[in-house]
Amino acid sequence: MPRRTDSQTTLLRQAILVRAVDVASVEGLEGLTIGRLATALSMSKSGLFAHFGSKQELQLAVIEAAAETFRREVMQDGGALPGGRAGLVHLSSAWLRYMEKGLFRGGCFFAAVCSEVDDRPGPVRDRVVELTRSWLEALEDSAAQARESGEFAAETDPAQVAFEIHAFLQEANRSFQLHGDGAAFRRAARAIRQTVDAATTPATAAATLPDHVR
Amino acid sequence: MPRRTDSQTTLLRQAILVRAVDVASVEGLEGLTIGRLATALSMSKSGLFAHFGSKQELQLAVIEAAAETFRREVMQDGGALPGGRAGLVHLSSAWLRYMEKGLFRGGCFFAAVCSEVDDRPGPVRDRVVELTRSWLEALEDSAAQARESGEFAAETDPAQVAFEIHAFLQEANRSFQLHGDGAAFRRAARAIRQTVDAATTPATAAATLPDHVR
DNA sequence: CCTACCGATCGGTAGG
DNA sequence: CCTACCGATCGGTAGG
Repeated sequence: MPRRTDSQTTLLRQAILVRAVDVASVEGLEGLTIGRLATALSMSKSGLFAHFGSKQELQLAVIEAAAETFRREVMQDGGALPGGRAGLVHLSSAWLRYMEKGLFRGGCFFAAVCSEVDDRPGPVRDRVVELTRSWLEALEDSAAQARESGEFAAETDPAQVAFEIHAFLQEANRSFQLHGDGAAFRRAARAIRQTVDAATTPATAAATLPDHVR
Repeated sequence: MPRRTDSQTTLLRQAILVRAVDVASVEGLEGLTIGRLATALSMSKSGLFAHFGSKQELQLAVIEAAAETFRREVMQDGGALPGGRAGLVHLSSAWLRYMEKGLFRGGCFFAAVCSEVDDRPGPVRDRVVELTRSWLEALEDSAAQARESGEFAAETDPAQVAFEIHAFLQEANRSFQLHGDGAAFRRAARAIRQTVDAATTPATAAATLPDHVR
């Protein structure tokens, strides 16, 4: 019965990765050692190792697992996502809610991983760069769409808006992880609202509710 | 001649720490291994080890060395620092210039270290938290002073201003380290200017030059 | 400051 | 999936 064996293998692999993402959000991708992860899963080192073939493959699999969770929780699988100004507000508040849930003990997985990989060239770094860039582009695309539809002023710089919103989200994560500052999420929401409002044209502002973010 | 021996020891210790801060900004405080650092300095492991007594003492010494550089480069040793609105602008642009200098290969030492230590309770984490908090408080104090002197509007929240400016500085560092985006420093300067301008009272705005940050 | 060493743990392999 | 093992490296120590 090879089919059943396969599905069991897949299930075990998924269970391994759930634990591995959690460990990596705390210990980092280097601190995620095969021995420690095996012990945490009550498996032998080589038994776990056989699922991935190398530490780098394990790291890449962990990154994909974290990205999938991110897409589901924040991007809603790309499903019913609004575009433009509402999309920007939606993505931001989805991210903040996602972080407040505390799915990863170490906070935002990608924040924990970025500073770790930025000096280590290779496929792991490349994948993290790609995923981070696509998240920033999602924010920038929403801002660009808002400008094109006239919600945002013509002189709005979408990349600048994305830079600012991303800065606030990351700062909320940092402040919460390092200082345990729960108010950081509210500060970020307030700052994002200011940035969005500053770009919004008067006509659009008059037509929309003032308190959309959180 | 014990005096000369002492000063030589001090000089060597400083030379070790200069190298150690550089390594730690790239590899992190855990990745800063005694063996690797010894090899980089053409010393024996135990010879280097004798200067610190434990890895944790080495990590704490590295943090103090980085903090001292930060005080010298950004805070100007607390010397001729202006307060209020000008102080805020001065601290921000000093930080951006400091980062563009590229003194640490890994970018901002404290950014690299924060996400590493935030899940590891102990004296190393405590010291990083304390130094990070005092930097944020320097920004917040300047904003509070600006409000008290009437440069900033009465309803300004100094902690919110500090949150936003710190977010922009950190995002510039992140964007530069991960994406090699040199424009990030200009984006941060522009965003900081907006935040400061938004808090500034009309009378103060009319009396000051519009392009202070960078 | 050195050589020489300790036990523990790392990523990875052999063989089943 | 396991036991048993490899060479390399870790933080740290002994003794000089």
